[in-house]
Amino acid sequence: MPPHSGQSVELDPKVTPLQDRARATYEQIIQATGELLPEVGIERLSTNMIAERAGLTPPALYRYFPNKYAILSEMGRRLITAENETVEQWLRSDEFAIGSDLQAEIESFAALLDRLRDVVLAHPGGAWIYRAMSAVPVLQEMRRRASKDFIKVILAAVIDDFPKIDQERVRGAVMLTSIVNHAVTETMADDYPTAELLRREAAKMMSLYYRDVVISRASTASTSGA
Amino acid sequence: MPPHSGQSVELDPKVTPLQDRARATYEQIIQATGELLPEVGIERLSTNMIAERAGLTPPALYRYFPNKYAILSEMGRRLITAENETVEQWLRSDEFAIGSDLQAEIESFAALLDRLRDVVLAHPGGAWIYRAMSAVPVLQEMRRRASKDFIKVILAAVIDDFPKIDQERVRGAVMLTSIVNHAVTETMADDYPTAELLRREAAKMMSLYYRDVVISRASTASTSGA
DNA sequence: TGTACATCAGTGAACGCGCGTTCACTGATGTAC
DNA sequence: TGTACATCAGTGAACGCGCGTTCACTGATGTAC
Repeated sequence: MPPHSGQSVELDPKVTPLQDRARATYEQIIQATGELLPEVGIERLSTNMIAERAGLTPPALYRYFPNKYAILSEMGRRLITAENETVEQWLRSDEFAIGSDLQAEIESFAALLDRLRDVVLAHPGGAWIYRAMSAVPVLQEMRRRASKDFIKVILAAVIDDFPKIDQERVRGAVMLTSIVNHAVTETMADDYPTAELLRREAAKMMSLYYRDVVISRASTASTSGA
Repeated sequence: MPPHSGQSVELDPKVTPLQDRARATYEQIIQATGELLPEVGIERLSTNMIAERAGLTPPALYRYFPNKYAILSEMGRRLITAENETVEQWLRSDEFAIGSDLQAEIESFAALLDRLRDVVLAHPGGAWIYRAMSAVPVLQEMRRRASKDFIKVILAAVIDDFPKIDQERVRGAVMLTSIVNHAVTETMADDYPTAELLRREAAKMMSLYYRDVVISRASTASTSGA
């Protein structure tokens, strides 16, 4: 039975696999879940079905996960971690070019979107993990916490690079960028025909926007002088 | 049982309510579904539960809807229709100010976001209808079709207003704006504390972006000269 | 290196439950004369 | 305006099914001497 709203759902793994065989089983469960998500969606997904696809009997699955939400939670955790690392690397890399000329900035954001899309595609279930995290109450909570924490980190990094910047505005900007990046990456991940067009326009949009954010040091010109 | 991917799920209403009592029942079903969505999520939602909340027995519900997806589909259809009308009205209204000065443009986009948020909040289930449409395979298809059709309409309107514009680019812009509007509206609809900040920044982002799109008539300056 | 034992990993069979759904029905509403 | 009838609206009871989950178990792997 799916979890009730107020009701607490155990998300932590039960037993951590110790032997090689067990670690392989653990990964097979995640792999199977990732394969099934695009095939049947979140709702129809069941522990019985996952076990079958993974070549196991249900009790074997219950050895490692208390329920399907724990599996999705682990998959979400991995995806979020990988994304966060990607963004942090991008911020520190040569590709990061906010503050230089516009074309370089656009390339910079386009590169970030590419990397994020690759990260999503590299994870079993891909964009479906996002959908699960936004549609299942228990997973929502986890995602919000992670997102909040990550925004803090990025915020600190940006303020470090641009010390005179309008901090409250940057907070909004980072939140907004995070939302846009996720929405665009999700669309790119399973909408191939228009992915390229979308990537380019999104990169332009973010570049033009950050030009404005960067010059918004404590009420100068820009959009802030309303 | 949730619908299988390839499997066809009947989404059309069965009997259209004729008498007042029946129309009230129909609306109660939708209202009940809207109340339950934020409480229990999409997965735990069941026809039995909806019927109970609506003060009915299950067979009464089955008189009008073949399954819960038909209910969500109808709710999605209503929300999408209302949103589309909102955007079309905005395009034709005095509030629409793309092409004028930047501050007016920002106000224009902010007003659109406000209206879209109001539309979402006015519908039972609010942002949960989005989540259902993005997480449930059968509903996804419906949403994509609707989105595709709507983008065509908007595209035609924009090209009408700015005949010399780069059409392919506008297509990307309209798609991107649609994605951003939805993502931001969804966040605003259930994330009150930061809603105001987000609204302002999103409006700025879109304004700055559209400045660039509008001047992109067949390879002029702007970002297109890469 | 071989064997005995402890622990880890996975199975077969079974269960109770709520879900989706249908049936033959009773009651409510509208309408013709 | 009243009554008889047709259609519409909703109910009570029941069903089969797959899901989540547990139990006592067999088999696999690792380890101590």
